[in-house]
Amino acid sequence: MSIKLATWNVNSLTVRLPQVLDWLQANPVEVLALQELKLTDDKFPAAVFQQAGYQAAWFGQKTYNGVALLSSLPAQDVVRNIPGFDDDMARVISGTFALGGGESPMRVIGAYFPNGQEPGSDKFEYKLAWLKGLRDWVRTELQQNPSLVLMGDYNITFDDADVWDPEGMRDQIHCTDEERYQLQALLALGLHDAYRLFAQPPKSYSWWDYRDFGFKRNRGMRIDHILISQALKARARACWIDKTPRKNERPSDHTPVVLELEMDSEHS
DNA sequence: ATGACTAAACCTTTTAGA
Repeated sequence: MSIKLATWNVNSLTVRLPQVLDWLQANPVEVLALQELKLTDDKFPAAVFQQAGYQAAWFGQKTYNGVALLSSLPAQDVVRNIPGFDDDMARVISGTFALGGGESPMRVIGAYFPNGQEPGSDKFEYKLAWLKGLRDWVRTELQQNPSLVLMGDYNITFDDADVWDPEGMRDQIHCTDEERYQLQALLALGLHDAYRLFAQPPKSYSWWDYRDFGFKRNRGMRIDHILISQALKARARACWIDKTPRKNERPSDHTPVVLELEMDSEHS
């Protein structure tokens, strides 16, 4: 018995809705976190997802950002953005799911981390401040929720293994020491990079530039991550990147990352 | 290479993404 959770930056839900529905049909999951909806709340296709068998909680905004949680069970205690961190952008949505039989309920945070644009820019400073705000909040969330998942588009690589051209990207956005330090500081709260808990193919990425045949040449980066708490690490069975949707017509530049957890109902 | 693609909006041009 197992459950699956996934994250996918769809780069416009309006454009990608048919692809999301197709993917869910082929890949049923208990929770799917979406980023970059790029639509306002009134445009969110909740009824369409309902028809497909998924509950939804969403947090949109015009043109940019926007996040959602699709789920087989309804989310409880939904929170939008980071309590204690003032932000006029819709980047975070969290909910609690009564998954796992007798296990504690699962707190799932879906997040679209700031891009940062360029080291030294105002947007980079915002990214660092946002990361600090997130960390302070996740610390308290972990104290209250032993089973916690933090997944989404991090816009940060862990190390050179996550980058197709480490030399060319040295100290560039997504690859700076400051960003990677912040990512390690998240791990230091007691979180684990689910993807690296398992053997993975070399040159595995979750994003490829639209330009210059980036996907075809596998010129990408691994910037979409699923971080899990200690309690969930013990139940993790597999984690993979599903490149299939990146081969679609009009694809998102990101592709889904999936986590499989064992549901140990016998220990309830 | 101040490039390339894609998406959205103040839409034939700009902003942002990563």
